[in-house]
Amino acid sequence: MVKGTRERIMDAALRLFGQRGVAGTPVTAIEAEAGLSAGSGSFYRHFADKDELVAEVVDREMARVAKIPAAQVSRAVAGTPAADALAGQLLADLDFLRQLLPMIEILMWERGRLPDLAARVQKVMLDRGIELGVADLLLCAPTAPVREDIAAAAAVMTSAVVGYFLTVEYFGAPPLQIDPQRFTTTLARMLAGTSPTGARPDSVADEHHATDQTPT
Amino acid sequence: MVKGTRERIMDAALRLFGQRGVAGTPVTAIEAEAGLSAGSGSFYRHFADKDELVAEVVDREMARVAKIPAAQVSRAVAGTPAADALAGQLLADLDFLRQLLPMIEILMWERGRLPDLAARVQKVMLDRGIELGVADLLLCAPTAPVREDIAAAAAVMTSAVVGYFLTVEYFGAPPLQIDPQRFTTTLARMLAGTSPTGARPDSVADEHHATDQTPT
DNA sequence: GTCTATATTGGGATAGAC
DNA sequence: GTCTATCCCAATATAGAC
Repeated sequence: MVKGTRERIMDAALRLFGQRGVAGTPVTAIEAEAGLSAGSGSFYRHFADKDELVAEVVDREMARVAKIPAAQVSRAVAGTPAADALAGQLLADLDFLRQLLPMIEILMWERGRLPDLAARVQKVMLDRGIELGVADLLLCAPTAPVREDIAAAAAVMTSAVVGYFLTVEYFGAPPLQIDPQRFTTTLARMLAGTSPTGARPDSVADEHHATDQTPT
Repeated sequence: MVKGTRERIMDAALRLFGQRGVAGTPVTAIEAEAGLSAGSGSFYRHFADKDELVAEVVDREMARVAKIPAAQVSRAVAGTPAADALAGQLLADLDFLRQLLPMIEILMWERGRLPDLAARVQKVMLDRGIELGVADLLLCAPTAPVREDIAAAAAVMTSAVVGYFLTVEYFGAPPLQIDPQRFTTTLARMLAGTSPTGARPDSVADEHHATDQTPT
């Protein structure tokens, strides 16, 4: 079954919006990218105007992201030392951000024109990223500075992941050429304490947010 | 002495570019913001076209930022406890990013069209942010995970600061409502080790960023 | 439901008076 | 060196044939 034109238009738009921005993407370019004749109004047989398209694309993308199960990694690393478990979680967070990337890009271009979009993206990130992260921190054996102010530590954790991700996206290379493995490992140890030998017993990160939560 | 029209145009453009992007800012709006009659081509008596204006604005901004003295804090906090000194440095880094904000905003809008701009902004940030940060880390009594991989720790530090800053800018509020003080304090302790009692004497936040830096 | 063709608007840029 | 007026083009959107 071949995708309908409407779907192809939305796919094309998502691609182009990220690259050139909504305002920078003429309808004619979307038509071309979707395999329609550029300049023909064929687009308008499927959407009333560009704003409607933007809204639909955003909605579809948010729905898709909301369905991404959040718990894969945390569950999988049950039984590993705290820092390693957390490092795995952080790698998964980077991956989650990569999946959010089209939305983030649209948000960057349109945050002035679509103020509510920021709130929606933030909500998804909060739900998936930060709360889970805090749970992990509480279950780990956190380092002293973390224990002193867990919320602040969670903010540091999230900020670091977001900053690393955006640096890669915007500058094309990670800060100081540190690859994701090294980055997440170091960050995790700063949060959960160094796991020197792999000694950490167990029962740390076992039981939580195990349930896969594919909804409805 | 009143600013010349050329300067006022550049000021207006910098303001508008950040808010609405370069492509989203018509020349007519720049004229209006600069106190000229919108729609009159008066703009073109000062710049060949919009691209030239963008280039000039970027150049002026980069020159301004390059002049911002970087060392205030690091120098001033000599002798203070490692974590407190570092926290001060991180606060200053946040402030430095705030001063870079117009450039960052332009970069976000134009990174596709002005690929070299990304490299220039990155260079400024590297020069001012990361290298100093690494120096501080080496001089501190770093925590174990930091000592293990200083470069990775510096990447974490920078990413966290950048991520925190951008979160505030894009979402209007810091992650988990953690204010800059709490954020930098926690991050600093994760890097430099906790400074337990707060017994630390004096001379902490006195002497730094004193020098007014009005150039030329 | 896609095409060709076209009306329309908004914004970049120029001409020439003052 | 700023104005009014205008040109021009790119992009939105529509009309109507097929």
